[in-house]
Amino acid sequence: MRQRHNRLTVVKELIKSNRIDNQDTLLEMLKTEGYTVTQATLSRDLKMLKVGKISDGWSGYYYALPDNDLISESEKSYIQDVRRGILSIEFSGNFGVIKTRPGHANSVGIALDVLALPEILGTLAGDDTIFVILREGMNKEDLQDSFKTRIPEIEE
Amino acid sequence: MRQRHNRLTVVKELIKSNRIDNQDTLLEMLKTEGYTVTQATLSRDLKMLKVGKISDGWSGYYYALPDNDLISESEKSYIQDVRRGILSIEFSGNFGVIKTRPGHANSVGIALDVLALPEILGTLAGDDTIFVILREGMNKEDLQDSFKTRIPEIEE
DNA sequence: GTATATAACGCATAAATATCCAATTCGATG
DNA sequence: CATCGAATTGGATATTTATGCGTTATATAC
Repeated sequence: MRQRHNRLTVVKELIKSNRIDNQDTLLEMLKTEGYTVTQATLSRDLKMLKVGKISDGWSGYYYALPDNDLISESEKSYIQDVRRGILSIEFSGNFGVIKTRPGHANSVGIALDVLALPEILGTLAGDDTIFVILREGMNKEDLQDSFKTRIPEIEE
Repeated sequence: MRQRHNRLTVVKELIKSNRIDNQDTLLEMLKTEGYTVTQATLSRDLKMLKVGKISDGWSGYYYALPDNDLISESEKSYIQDVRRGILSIEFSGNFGVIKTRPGHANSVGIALDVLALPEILGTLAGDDTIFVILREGMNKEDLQDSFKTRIPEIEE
């Protein structure tokens, strides 16, 4: 019986990456993913996930996750950018220098901007190097803490 | 008969300033505003306004205007660009040629790109002429329909 | 183990929404 | 003025979504 939680995750994923406009088609997709339930259950799932149905701008409507969910999802992708690109961070005073894999400085820089870490005043990205200017009153340790919580699984 | 436009404005206003979660209550409110229509008509109105139904975060769902109703202000200015510049459209197969007032092709082309009509695959603007490539499966009539709804008060 | 509570679910059905079709009106054109 | 076409609407109905209720599995307490 206890398959609800997993199913919810799958439903969320399906909604995020497909244009779905009714529960029956979603039901089908769920079936191919191995979850066979009824429309009644799915209706309850959607309510639980706070899924909305919004206009595509011209012809019809489709399901969409609430804004908060989307933001945190896109945030995940930025975190991935950081993980993928970053090589090291070193500090000098209230400046930091991040080394990245060649060509990755830009995507990492953008990701850091988007994540809006409170310790960072601004960034300047070249090709494989990013300048980080710390905000007044912040230091190396503050930023490293922030990194550890916001971008797990990175060692410096 | 011609009360649609006014009614749409009222519907929009009602949705913006109330928490409404089904068409029947909206129907009631409309009646007190002096518009007596059926649910069928209201359903069409909502689709036309691109109204969505989204979660309130806990218990239920309510109607909401699309986000880009905010953007629609800037959109209005693009629509103005089109109105100001366009002279004629003619088609040949799945290509269209738009003639504009001299020097206006660019602003009209940009506007068309921003408006993102689903029928248009791409545009190429000169000085007073724009090439329009229709998307596969779309035709002259589709685009003209879209024009009529998105950019009212233009005759071809 | 047995009784009791609860969560998760399906079935049937209610409620809500969308659409097909025909009727009416308004405008343009001959 | 007659006619044609497009727009708008209502009535009936189809489609889509939500929910009341009973059932079963799982957990908790005795």
